[in-house]
Amino acid sequence: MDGTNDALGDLDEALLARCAWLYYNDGLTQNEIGAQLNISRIKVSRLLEQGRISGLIQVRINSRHQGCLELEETLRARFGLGDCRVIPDAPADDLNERIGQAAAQYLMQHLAPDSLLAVGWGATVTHSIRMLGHVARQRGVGLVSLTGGVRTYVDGMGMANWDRNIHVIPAPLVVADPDLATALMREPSVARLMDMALNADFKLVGIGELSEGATVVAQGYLSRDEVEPLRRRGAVGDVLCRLYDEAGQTLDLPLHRRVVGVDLAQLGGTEKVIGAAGGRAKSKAIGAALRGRLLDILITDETTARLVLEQPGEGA
Amino acid sequence: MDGTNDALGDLDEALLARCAWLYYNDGLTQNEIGAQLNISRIKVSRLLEQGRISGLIQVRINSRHQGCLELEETLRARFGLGDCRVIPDAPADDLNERIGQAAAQYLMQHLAPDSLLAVGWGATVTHSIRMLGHVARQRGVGLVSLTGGVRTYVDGMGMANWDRNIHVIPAPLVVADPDLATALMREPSVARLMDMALNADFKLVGIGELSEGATVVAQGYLSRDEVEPLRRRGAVGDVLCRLYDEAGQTLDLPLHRRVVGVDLAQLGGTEKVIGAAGGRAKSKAIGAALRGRLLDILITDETTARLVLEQPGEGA
DNA sequence: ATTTGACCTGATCATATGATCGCGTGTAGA
DNA sequence: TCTACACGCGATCATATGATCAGGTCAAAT
Repeated sequence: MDGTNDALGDLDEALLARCAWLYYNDGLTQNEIGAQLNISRIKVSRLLEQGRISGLIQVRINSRHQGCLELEETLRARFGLGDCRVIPDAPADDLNERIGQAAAQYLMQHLAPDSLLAVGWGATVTHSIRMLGHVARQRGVGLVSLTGGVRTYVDGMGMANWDRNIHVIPAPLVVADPDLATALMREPSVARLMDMALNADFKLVGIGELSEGATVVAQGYLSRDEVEPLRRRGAVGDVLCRLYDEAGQTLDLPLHRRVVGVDLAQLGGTEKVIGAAGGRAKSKAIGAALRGRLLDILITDETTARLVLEQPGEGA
Repeated sequence: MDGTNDALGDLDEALLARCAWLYYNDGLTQNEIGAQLNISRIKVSRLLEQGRISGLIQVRINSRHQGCLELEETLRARFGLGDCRVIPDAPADDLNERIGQAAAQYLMQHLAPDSLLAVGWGATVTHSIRMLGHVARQRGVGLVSLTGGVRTYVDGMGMANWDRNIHVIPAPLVVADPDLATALMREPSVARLMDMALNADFKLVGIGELSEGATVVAQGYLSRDEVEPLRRRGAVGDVLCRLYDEAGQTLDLPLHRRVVGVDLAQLGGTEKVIGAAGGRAKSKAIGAALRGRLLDILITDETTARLVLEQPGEGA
């Protein structure tokens, strides 16, 4: 994807930590730090940058105004959310990455030591996991997948941190034969993991929209031709590859019988389900997920939040 | 002391939080942020600076190498500490402030929501409290003093954050008449606070050395002439205005009967006692406090840590 | 042994940042 | 009403920082 390669050696990590301390806590310049540690200024600069992108250095804002307070409050009240984060708009950059980062920050502030985090699927979630790596390792936080098909992410991505304590459901996300899916989910090793995931301390999921450019299509779980008929049947979005309508009700589809992973009824029966998503295209899917009470906690951006609130419904 | 005046309005805090997010999380330049929020670049710069000094913006290093790992381990093992933080040396700046900051960071990572923090006395502790203000308010952390004489700090200092939930023992630290001290400590309102303090989730204390330039002298709790005789009796340091010898045993002194506050026997009977102190002059006092098992958790700096470890004893 | 290429390093330069200064405004006191 | 002072603001400039480029090293492949 983007070839960020962390996995810096133990030695470099110590050096980096020291640079970070001197720079951020003591306010020394990079020159001064270089002189003290006998490395060049430029190397200090690079170490710090690496620290920032890898999540080893984390900036935290201790304020209830962290995001956009009024929007957060409104969403919380309107949809009965347990919590909500709305990040301010920024002109540039990848929105998924920014929201992933916000989700990571949220989790960092809420994950207790030795707790367990269940994750779904998608770009936003992947970004979160990457950012969380270091702190998760430090606190002994475990990771478990809510669906199949996560393996590729874990392997491909720079997840060298977080080393052990990862439990991935050993199956694809969607299989061709419904019977195979059923059989897989009955398989004890898979069933046990799904159970673990449902009992995790937090569950982090992305929210997908339903269009011809959507991720479900790009990843090949749905063919381009299938989209339009599904939309006509009322599908507006997906969570964990389960499609739902405007009211957030899961549709009864053949596709769902081929998915390996927890379904939305199971997920909705638990607490601490975090949905992280943003973007104009996704606002309908997010609104529907909220109306269907699929989430306890929403993390999104300013523009999307406004779009969701503009939608009719709920307050009937 | 240094006239930092935070207490920025609610409006500015929202603006600051937004700047901080855009700057640190999204990597925008101050110019871009200014353009987006319709404020001048320089104002963004100033808001961010204010955020940093007030502790509203906090940089966290997610690494076990955060400080100086080997020193931390050695100290922990040698003195049976529950935990230990050793910050790297930096050429400039006020050491008390730096250690106070480290203590604040430690607490930030360990204080649960709605917990209670008991504090002693001294410059280091005061710095910590200031840095902690915002996060404490956010998490509903309460504050209680372990001794009298803290009121002046709380009032004088920029503690406008942390607004309520502060409990200060309403008495001076040292009174002239031993009987008055006894009477005060029997007074229910005082006794209750001392009890609260001893049952707090963490207790943060400074460590003082015993010399003619020491804080106890500068603050007038001990006259300059009294120092030398006390040193001859074996006094090497103080915690909460209680003097102790090289082995960390509290001395039997008239002074102690005039102090209003918990004594070291009571303190040592509890857990989660954090000692924060550093500096060449203090190394003896710190070593003695460790040998006397006065602390569970030590926060100090590299040089001081080495000096403490060079001292004989313990491994006898 | 040679080549190739990935990777790390430091030099140079454009840019971002923060220190210092002087201006205008609001305020308290005469 | 006037003066004096403190405060907030933006302009200017020195400095700190990070982007880009070019050389150097190591390792794998030929």
